[in-house]
Amino acid sequence: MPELPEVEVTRRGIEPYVAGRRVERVDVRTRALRWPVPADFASTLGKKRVRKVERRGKYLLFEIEDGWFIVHLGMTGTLRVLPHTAEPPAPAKHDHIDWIFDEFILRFRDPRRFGAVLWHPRDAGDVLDHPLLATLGVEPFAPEFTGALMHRRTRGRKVSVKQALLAGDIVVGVGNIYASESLFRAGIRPTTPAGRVSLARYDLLATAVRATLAAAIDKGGSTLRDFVGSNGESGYFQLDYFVYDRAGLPCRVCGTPIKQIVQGQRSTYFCPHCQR
DNA sequence: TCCATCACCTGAGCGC
DNA sequence: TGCGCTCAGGTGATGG
Repeated sequence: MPELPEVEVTRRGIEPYVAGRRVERVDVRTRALRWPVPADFASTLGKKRVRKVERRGKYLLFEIEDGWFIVHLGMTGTLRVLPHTAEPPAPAKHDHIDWIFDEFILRFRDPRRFGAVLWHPRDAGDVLDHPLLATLGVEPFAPEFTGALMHRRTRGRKVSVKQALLAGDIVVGVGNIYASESLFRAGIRPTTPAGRVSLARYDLLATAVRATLAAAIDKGGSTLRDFVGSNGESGYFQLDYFVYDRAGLPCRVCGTPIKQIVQGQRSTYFCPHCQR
């Protein structure tokens, strides 16, 4: 389930292959993703050269001459680089799109089809003005992401601090796993109303979010069920979880059993002793 | 404006 | 072994 670290690991794995290379052909086998893949997607991209691959939140932005194609991995999406030989690997059931380059194939697989592949032409403005990107919060590694920002943006809000972190309108890229992990590192109980968390504790949380995401990127992301990086290898960050998916197991710090609750129809894990 | 809930989707895991 | 149920979760849409 790709969150920001998995998307960033994917971007880093893909960019050396695709940057500066020309898309020879695009095979769209499934248009019915979260939003329909544009009908003319293949013809629009054919013979175009990819300039670079950037990331905004959990969106991957592939810049070509006259626009960007945008990829969101959703819950189960992966982008893999495969060799383009005389007999390339046959697409499997959930392999929806191939970008075929001269020496390799970039293949999008997404069993649950929560992902998206979209097109944003340059004459429609900068890609960051795309409706899906324009309302996103700040990047967690940007200097604008501070405890003061979180503190200011949550005054008067009754929603829990965990749900405020997940919402994506303050800071992007923190999904369910890393929200639980970051709150543990900051010592903040996930159920605390966002509007009642002090500035000092938001400073801790901002530091914890950055540290958690950076550690996950270093380890190649997490591998829960479906995620593998662009080379098909698994990440290892799940071995370092303090609380996520550890209900009933002893806290790695104090030994108290980890609790699991549901917030906003999502599982939350926390240590009732370390997080107050 | 804020918040909760729903919908989308399929595979894994579990009980029977 | 096979069937049916529940759960997992990112995020836009909807309604209170």
